[in-house]
Amino acid sequence: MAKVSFREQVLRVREDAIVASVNRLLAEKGFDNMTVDEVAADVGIAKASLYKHFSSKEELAGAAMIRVLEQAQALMASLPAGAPAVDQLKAVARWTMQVQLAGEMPSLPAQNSTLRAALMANKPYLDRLMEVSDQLGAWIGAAQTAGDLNPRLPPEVVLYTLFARACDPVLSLLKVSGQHSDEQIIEMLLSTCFDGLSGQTSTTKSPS
Amino acid sequence: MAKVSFREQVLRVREDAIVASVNRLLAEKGFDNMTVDEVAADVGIAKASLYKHFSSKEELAGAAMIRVLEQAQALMASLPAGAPAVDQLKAVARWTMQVQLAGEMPSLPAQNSTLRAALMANKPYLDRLMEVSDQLGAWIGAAQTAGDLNPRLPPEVVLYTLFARACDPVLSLLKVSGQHSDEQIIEMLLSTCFDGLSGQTSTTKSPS
DNA sequence: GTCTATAAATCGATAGAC
DNA sequence: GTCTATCGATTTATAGAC
Repeated sequence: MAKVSFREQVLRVREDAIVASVNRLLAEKGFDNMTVDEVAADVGIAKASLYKHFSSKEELAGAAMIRVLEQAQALMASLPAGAPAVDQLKAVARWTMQVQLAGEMPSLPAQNSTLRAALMANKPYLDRLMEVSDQLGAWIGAAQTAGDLNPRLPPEVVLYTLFARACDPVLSLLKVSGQHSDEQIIEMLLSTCFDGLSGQTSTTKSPS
Repeated sequence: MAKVSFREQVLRVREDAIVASVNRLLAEKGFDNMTVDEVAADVGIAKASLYKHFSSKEELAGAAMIRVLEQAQALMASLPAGAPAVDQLKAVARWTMQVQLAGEMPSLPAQNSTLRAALMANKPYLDRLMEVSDQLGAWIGAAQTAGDLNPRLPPEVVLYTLFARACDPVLSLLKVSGQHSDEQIIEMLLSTCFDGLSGQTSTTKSPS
């Protein structure tokens, strides 16, 4: 029998609530404009109590990133194993856009150096990031071999592009314009991502 | 004879130096992590003197955005008028990527509400933004009519996508990886932007 | 572990002399 | 207009009682 006591489970539930709040606030305001006071108020505890669970604001962001990476891993594991690799990649891209439209994709500024340093020293985060990258990398290679992805593109470029589409500002711009449904937005951006603005090849329709 | 005195010209040169510093610092650290103290130190004047020229940090950012929009207008005006519209769009996209790789593309977080409010009240900025959007919109429509851009995409989506590629994090990710030259990075991202990750249509090579 | 209260540092913006 | 000096507000993080 495991040593997971009742008290530890309560602790775990509370920390999950904290990370969920951080995740939502990061998506809404970004790392720089999110304050620890807001997080504490949103969870409903005192700020000093928050710091008993997480030792810094950067660690809060790291925990939120670990959360989404684990959700991504769960999604990837749930995909049908036999499908073409390019379809797996599209499914992941679609999921990241859904998360973003739902206001649950944490956005971390690439320019904040203290945050970057903290994340690069966060081993649990780096481990998840590596695992997700490896799985995506395998699919990218397979899709290029199958001729479904441009084989002249370095896999690195494809990987970075997919990550970048998970926080593409185009999504929120189109959402606030209010002229398209969430599903329409996602399908259009999937089309521009895989088939480009020129769009000679179609993912959903045959040329007829 | 104009009333532009020597003193006004000195003032203008100094403000140009301020905006150039702001532009570089915005590209390097982003709006939230750029401090007015840094700007003053970079220009070599006291912070109080800076505030005699620009009344707030948001106005500094607006001036930097006006600067790049005017540079974009100058580039667009210099393009050969007879070329296909899609080539004009690619030329603009290429230029924005060059600016970004040169570390001179200011990056403004979309989530900072006070900054957004200030920009939306900044008429000179909005005017330039509208002019640039109109010129790009005309080219987008022409390229769609010519069959060089996917006609099923709303022009709005194409416009937003082009703006977003001007601050695409993929560029800096690839640059720090150090495996490709600036020219290679730009050509690859132009390819993924217009032809997609699938890349069945080629902009630079015939299928052969 | 949770709280109140506060330390310590940063930053945008201004006062006032020259 | 430029400077030095400082205000006032915000924010990360901690001290110490319970």
